[in-house]
Amino acid sequence: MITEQIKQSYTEEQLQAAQFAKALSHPVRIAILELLNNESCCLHGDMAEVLPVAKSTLSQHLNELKKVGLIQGNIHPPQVKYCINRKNFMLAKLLFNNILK
Amino acid sequence: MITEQIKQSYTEEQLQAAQFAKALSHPVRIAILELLNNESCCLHGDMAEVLPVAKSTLSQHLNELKKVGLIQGNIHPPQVKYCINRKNFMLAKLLFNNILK
DNA sequence: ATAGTATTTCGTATATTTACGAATAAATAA
DNA sequence: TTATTTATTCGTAAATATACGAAATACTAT
Repeated sequence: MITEQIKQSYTEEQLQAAQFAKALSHPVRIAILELLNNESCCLHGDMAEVLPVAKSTLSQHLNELKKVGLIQGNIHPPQVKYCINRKNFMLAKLLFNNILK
Repeated sequence: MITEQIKQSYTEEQLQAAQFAKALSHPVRIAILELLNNESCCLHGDMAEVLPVAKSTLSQHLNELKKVGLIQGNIHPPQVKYCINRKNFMLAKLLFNNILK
């Protein structure tokens, strides 16, 4: 007789929500999103002057946000202008609101 | 002449939001919150049967959620019943909605 | 007291995250 | 071409997260 439960894996929504949450899980990344949301777009250099991390560290954090699609970078050589990706920004909001309802 | 910018630290809200986000940054913790939200309360043992992690690992994840105040555990020896902490649940929702507006 | 049940803590291994400065790349300006 | 500016990647160190089984805890029932 089989009594063991089949252990569920995770739904796509759970995985996606966790991924977005991970992107928000460091205060500097929250600060980046707030800057971009207020100023609409920002140069890497301008953010580096305000945020309390080294430029190379900032690049890493920007990359985390880019990886999950919350922001995008547009190159204006030699500068890079970052903006929020509204579509995924809204998707993240929706997923969180579904979980925290 | 002083030209260096004073680098800001983080606001309490940014730190708090990042902390909640970190708590949500693993799919099993998302799954736990969904279970508790649907069933109102769950025993550790019942969750351990459904979720794809060992019991000891589940305890660790429950502890992460407890630490940031998203859930609370009530002891009914020898079992432990976990419930959502509505106050902080709503606070997390509010903080995320402020960031993702 | 002893045994049984449910959960947590401990010990530990591995992977990931975070941080920084140095080096590199990529474009423009001199 | 060479220098300048801006941003990213590399190398690396330290901290944190994740996972599991074994052992410990804490209570109940016999």
